Amino acid sequence: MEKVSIKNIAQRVGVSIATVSLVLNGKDKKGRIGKDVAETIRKVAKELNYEPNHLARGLRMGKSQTIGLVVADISNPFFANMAFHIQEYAEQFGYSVMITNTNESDSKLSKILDILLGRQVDGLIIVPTEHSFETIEKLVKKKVPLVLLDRWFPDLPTCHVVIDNYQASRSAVQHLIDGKCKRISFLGYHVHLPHMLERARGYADVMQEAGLFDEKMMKGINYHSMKPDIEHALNDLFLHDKKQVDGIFFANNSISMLGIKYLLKMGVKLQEDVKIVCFDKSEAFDYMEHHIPYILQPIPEMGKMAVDVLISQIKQEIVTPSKIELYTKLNIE
Amino acid sequence: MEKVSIKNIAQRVGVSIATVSLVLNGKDKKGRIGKDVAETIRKVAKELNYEPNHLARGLRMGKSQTIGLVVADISNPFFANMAFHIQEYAEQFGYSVMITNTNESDSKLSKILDILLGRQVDGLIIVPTEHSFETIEKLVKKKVPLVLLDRWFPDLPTCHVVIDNYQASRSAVQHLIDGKCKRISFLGYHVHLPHMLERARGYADVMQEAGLFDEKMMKGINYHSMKPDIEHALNDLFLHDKKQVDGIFFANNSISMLGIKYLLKMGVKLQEDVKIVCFDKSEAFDYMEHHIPYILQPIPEMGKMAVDVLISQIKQEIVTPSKIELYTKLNIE
DNA sequence: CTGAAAGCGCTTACAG
DNA sequence: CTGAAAGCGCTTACAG
Repeated sequence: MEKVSIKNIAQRVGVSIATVSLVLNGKDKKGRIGKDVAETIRKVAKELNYEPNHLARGLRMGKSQTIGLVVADISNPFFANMAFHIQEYAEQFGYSVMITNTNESDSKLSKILDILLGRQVDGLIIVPTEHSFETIEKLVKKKVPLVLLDRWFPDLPTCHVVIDNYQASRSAVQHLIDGKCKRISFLGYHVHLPHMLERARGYADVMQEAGLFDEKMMKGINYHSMKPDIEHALNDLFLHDKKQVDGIFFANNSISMLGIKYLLKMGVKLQEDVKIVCFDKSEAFDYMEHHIPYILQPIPEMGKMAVDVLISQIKQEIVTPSKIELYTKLNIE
Repeated sequence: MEKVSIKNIAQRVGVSIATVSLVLNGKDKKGRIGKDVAETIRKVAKELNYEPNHLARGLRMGKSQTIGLVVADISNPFFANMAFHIQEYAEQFGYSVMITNTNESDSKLSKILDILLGRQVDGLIIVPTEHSFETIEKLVKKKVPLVLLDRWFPDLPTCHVVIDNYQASRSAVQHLIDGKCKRISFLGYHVHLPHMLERARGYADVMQEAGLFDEKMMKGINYHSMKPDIEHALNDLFLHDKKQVDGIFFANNSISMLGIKYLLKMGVKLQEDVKIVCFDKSEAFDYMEHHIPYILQPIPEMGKMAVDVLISQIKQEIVTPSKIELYTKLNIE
């Protein structure tokens, strides 16, 4: 695959490469280059099917017009959707997006970051994993344009685009209480990431206020042993009889789906034996017998905000840390 | 974000940049560079947290170690999974992957291709859209390393990794016939892409052989008006009474999901009133009352094959067109 | 209105 | 065993 460069065009037209560059970048306006010359240059460029070499341009200009996106798992619909919107939106500003996965591993995260930085991305949108505080901190110190997504670190001065986890959680639990549930369980990740802690806090506060709190009803799930942990937790809850629990709040989409699957397998009748509320919508909800209430995150908006904030950082070359919190909606019909 | 280059290291160590480059690329073996010098270079590189600039390296070496992946829609689980595996696998060979979407639009495809080529990808893995024959043909003529995925053009000498669409379709329809279905409908995309034509042919042949063929039972769906088309087709089939149709083969995952949703809405009892078979697994199947038989595509293997074939093309700098057909499995319990 | 030249960060013959 | 130099394809002062 032979490539055509600015030099080829220059030779063909009989002009210097500088002139070609100027014309092709639209910098021939202010009476610089002769109209006819510009015209032929453009014509020849089209003829030869010239496509500028971004590697060279990036090297010269010190920016690659590329954004690195780091999510936990692209095969999770939540992140796949996010990636989709980020990419579509970033493209409008002339940025390409490199999408990468960490699988919730902090060592994978720092490896990916090296690759992305080596590829001279102009900025990063990151869904940080647990234990990645130091890794992210390093980026902050390096002043890499950066926005955290979905999760963040309270002690790190970053830009982050997140949702109102606490309120979202409150409304979910309140919905169960309104539905006459008394023994409500919380299944969430057992991590020290604030988005999950906030969800737990929302649950705990509402339960306390209603005089229903019981610490034993809070179940922590490990990402890397999700299935057994969830089954164990549910077995626990249903140990003696179903009256031990009459409501469950699944605080994340993966936990929701595995949890529901196991409940069905146990023969538990959803919304009859036990009412449930989930975080995030799943396509599967449309095919279930009973309606599943869920917390809807504004995925497209989150993606767009992240891109907007990142690009403004890149442009301004300064970083004003800010938390951008978007609102969720409890979908109950 | 100041970056550290080979030059910084060279100055610090008091040696030429050539030496640094040699050492950092592991080309100091054959008694070239002094052990102690190499040692300090490596030490300093680590200290300064040196990360090579891939733009510069790519420009110089004429390859970017990047693969462009073009799928129809990253938010479709089939492609998301594919992307996931392609990325994981390509990384093992030191390649990064740029994932992009066409939304089944041929004009979007050619725009994306320009961007990707401008970014000097070393090769492309493409899920071609309809009407993209000329676009792909251009790439072939340019001798861009390329492998088509999932779909292909019989008249274009390319490498493509696909499945046995005809056989897959046959087995699905045969399964319905074995289940005593007589009036079996086929819902597939109304496109001229061979993967879909093959699926239609598989259906038609089996039906003919069983003496059950009726052209009116074949329904074409347009990608850009999927929902209404599917509803229209199903309304048609169920116009007078349910006896008009007793089996449906949904020839693609999106059609399956929308089709099932509408059937449920119509109050049709799956596998009782009408038996169905789908192309591709959906997470939602796990939550449905009845088991849904489906054709399972070997997604990870397809992704790996595509990467293997592409990399071998890149390395050898020649293209031997080949069709790689992988086998599917009808999952019926 | 246009061209020659420097330089972005690398790698790789070539010379010593 | 090591360095000086060229060059990948661009952009951008600078000079004319």
